Amino acid sequence: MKASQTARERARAELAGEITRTARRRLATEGAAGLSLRAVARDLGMASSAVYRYFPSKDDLLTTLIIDGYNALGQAVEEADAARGTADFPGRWRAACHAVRGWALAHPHEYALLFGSPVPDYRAPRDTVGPAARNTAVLARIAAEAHRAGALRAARRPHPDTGPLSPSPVVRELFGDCPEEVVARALSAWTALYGWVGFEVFGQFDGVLEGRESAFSQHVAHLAGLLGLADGRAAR
Amino acid sequence: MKASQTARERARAELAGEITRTARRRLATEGAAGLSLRAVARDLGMASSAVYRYFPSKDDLLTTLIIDGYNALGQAVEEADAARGTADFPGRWRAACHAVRGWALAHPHEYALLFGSPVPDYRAPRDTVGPAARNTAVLARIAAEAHRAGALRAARRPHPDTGPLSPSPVVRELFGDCPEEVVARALSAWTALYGWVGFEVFGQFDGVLEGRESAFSQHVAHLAGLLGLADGRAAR
DNA sequence: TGTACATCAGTGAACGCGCGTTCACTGATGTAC
DNA sequence: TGTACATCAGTGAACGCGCGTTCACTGATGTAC
Repeated sequence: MKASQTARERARAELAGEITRTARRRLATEGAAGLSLRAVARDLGMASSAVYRYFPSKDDLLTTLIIDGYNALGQAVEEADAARGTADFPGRWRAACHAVRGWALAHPHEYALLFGSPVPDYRAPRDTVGPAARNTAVLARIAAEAHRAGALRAARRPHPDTGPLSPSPVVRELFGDCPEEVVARALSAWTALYGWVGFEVFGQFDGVLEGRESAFSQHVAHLAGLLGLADGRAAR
Repeated sequence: MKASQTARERARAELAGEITRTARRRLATEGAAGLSLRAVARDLGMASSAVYRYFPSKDDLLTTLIIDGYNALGQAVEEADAARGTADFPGRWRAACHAVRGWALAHPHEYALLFGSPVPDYRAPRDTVGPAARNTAVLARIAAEAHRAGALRAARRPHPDTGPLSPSPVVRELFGDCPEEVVARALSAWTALYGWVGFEVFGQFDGVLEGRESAFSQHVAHLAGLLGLADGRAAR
């Protein structure tokens, strides 16, 4: 019968979800290094070999966690962006940046998995690149749309004489007809955003800087200025 | 006899050095996760227990590697800075940034150890903070000296209304009497520099951006602009 | 509705591996008289 | 210079641990007639 088939399938999907959920919880508490199939199975009260009915290897489980992580981050950033008026580019930029930081601080170990030191002997399969691009695409879109709306000063600045950029076709497409200077500055702001967040999550600020929330707001304002987004804060 | 005592001591110091050198080589090839006392002992052709005559635990060996790493990076940045004329602030900034990137790309696993995901269950002892500050101190010094020389536009920009910074006393001392805006912008540029380098070392640019050398130069120019350093490149 | 068979989830034992750390020991190197 | 003793580097076996993965198995669930 069709219904009973789907019943079994549903049970299967549910347990698969339970496994990834348990793995994610372990990841959150122990970090990527403490994540093992045996530990996950133990948490679920099942034999470690049973997990192999659902994931052919540990790397596949890891891939699932990575994809889920990118999607969660991407969704958070997309929602923060969408909550602002389309034409409020400084507000969108601020919201997106704070969404990245907020998600990272709420999920430090997941952030480390996505943006920290590469996991040894792990090669990310193709399936990760789509979700991985989501959060970045939001930032790129804000810059590109601001440019198209004439709200960016960046394009008017002289291009430095360091040679042309070579972004991938995917990146080029994100930015459409934006001049290279806009792409370059967006790239700078992008890395600068994650540089701050990474430092904060990985503890580089410990004993160096307190009051990070407001310091981050200043950072974001600086980056808006770098992009050429007039946001009424750090604009000259 | 005094001479023979020092002979034994010298042999001891030499083997200790051999151990850290071997460990660093393993770190370079296998990464921090592949670093084990047993592997190091194996590489040296000695019993794993013998290593304990030199390092009371694996963490102590790791601490030595971390301190050495910070010192190597710090020295590279200091030398790059010192090679420029004291008053050539844009040149010093550029040199320091490229030194950070160059060292990181030459020692990716060591960079990961210093700036990547924290090693689980490892607590850095006090001895690391001095060496850890060296590379950052150079960047701070460039900004502070440029300010004192009147070569920074940053100080004249209006301060955003996000609340005051709370840098640690060490940081305050590095910047002397610089206004808060200078400190804030230096902080932004600092994190932005390492954000780029981290992305490059950890592979976030793979399939996204080629020609990274010149793209990085543009990034550095953008950051100089953010700092308010007129460098004749990205200045408006 | 009932029976024979196929599918498949989950078990438990095992393989083989590498790890950090301890400990009683053997020799060689250095010290005191 | 020679001897008795102390120091200390290095050994090898062992403890106890956790890991990823495989495999033959037991039952339960679903399927075909």
